[in-house]
Amino acid sequence: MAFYSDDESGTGTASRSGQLDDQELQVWRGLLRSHARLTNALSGQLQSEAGVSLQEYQLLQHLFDHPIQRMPMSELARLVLLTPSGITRMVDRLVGRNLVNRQPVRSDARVQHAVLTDAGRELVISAVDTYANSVRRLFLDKLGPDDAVALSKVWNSLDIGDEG
Amino acid sequence: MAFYSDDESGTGTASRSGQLDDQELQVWRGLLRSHARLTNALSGQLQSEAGVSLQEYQLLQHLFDHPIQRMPMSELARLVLLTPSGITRMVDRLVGRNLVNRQPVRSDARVQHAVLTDAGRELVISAVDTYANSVRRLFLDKLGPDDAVALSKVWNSLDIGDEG
DNA sequence: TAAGATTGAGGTATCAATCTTT
DNA sequence: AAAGATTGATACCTCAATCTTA
Repeated sequence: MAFYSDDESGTGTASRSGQLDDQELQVWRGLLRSHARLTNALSGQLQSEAGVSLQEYQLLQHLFDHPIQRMPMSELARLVLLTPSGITRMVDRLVGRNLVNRQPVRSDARVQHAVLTDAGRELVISAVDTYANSVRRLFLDKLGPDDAVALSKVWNSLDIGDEG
Repeated sequence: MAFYSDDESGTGTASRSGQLDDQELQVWRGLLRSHARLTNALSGQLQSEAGVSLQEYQLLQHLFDHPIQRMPMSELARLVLLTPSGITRMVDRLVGRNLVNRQPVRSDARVQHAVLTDAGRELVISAVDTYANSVRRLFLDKLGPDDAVALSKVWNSLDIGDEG
């Protein structure tokens, strides 16, 4: 499908094969550039105000948001977008700083829960406003009225094709 | 500005302060998730079909696209979104694989140009279709008719606030 | 056998310090 | 003094292999 070239339909730079054209590059490289800038800025903010990286903060916040504030390593891996070994090492670091503990699970001895410590909970509580404000100031506040909805739809359609 | 809370205007979960609400999280985490999936998939493609990572490929392509196929290290750093030392090391690796050479610049002895070798040029030529096709298949083809324009606008507004 | 988690080995990035040239 | 590039030290992540339990 999509194998008839409607190059001549009047759009000028239609380009369905070959190198990416200028507009395609803008869309694709813009994603890379914006992601890099946002995560760098945000990680710097969190590092200086709470002493954790963006990904460490996200791990802590996912634990914080969970009803019982604990979660299997494998689920954290999925949420924080790291491999299992990456999570093992991140949790190692957080345990070393007393922000998280490990706890075996009665029902399945293969599983380890990462559990938020009091200090970890306090860190999230004290950093959550910084985090929300930074995400808004650097990103969300710059979106037009319809952009948020449009972006949500885009992320969603990318997710869907992921399995198909 | 934007300091009157129109919380009561009827939107339900308006939320101009405090934690990010569900819609805000969808937009923000969607960016992180989509970026991670796209770059992982693309890097895997390039690695298996051309033996280079996504960022290495981008460095090579930026050189390829340049009129004289050479460029100062500092400019590459800007384009590939790495620090100067990151670029030094990436070029080290590419030199080791004979895809790039270093060349001093007559007009300013502080500057080194990275120059595409014949092998580097051939790599780009042979990988450019894989790259374009993958970016389209994984990303651009999944966008609706207006999404590309909307995304370009979003990236642009994020860029602008960067200096202000 | 498979799932969950960890470990060893290795790759790639950063920061801070340094060297050279401007 | 500042700019461009590099280096040493270090941090963090992944892959493949391993261990334990299901």
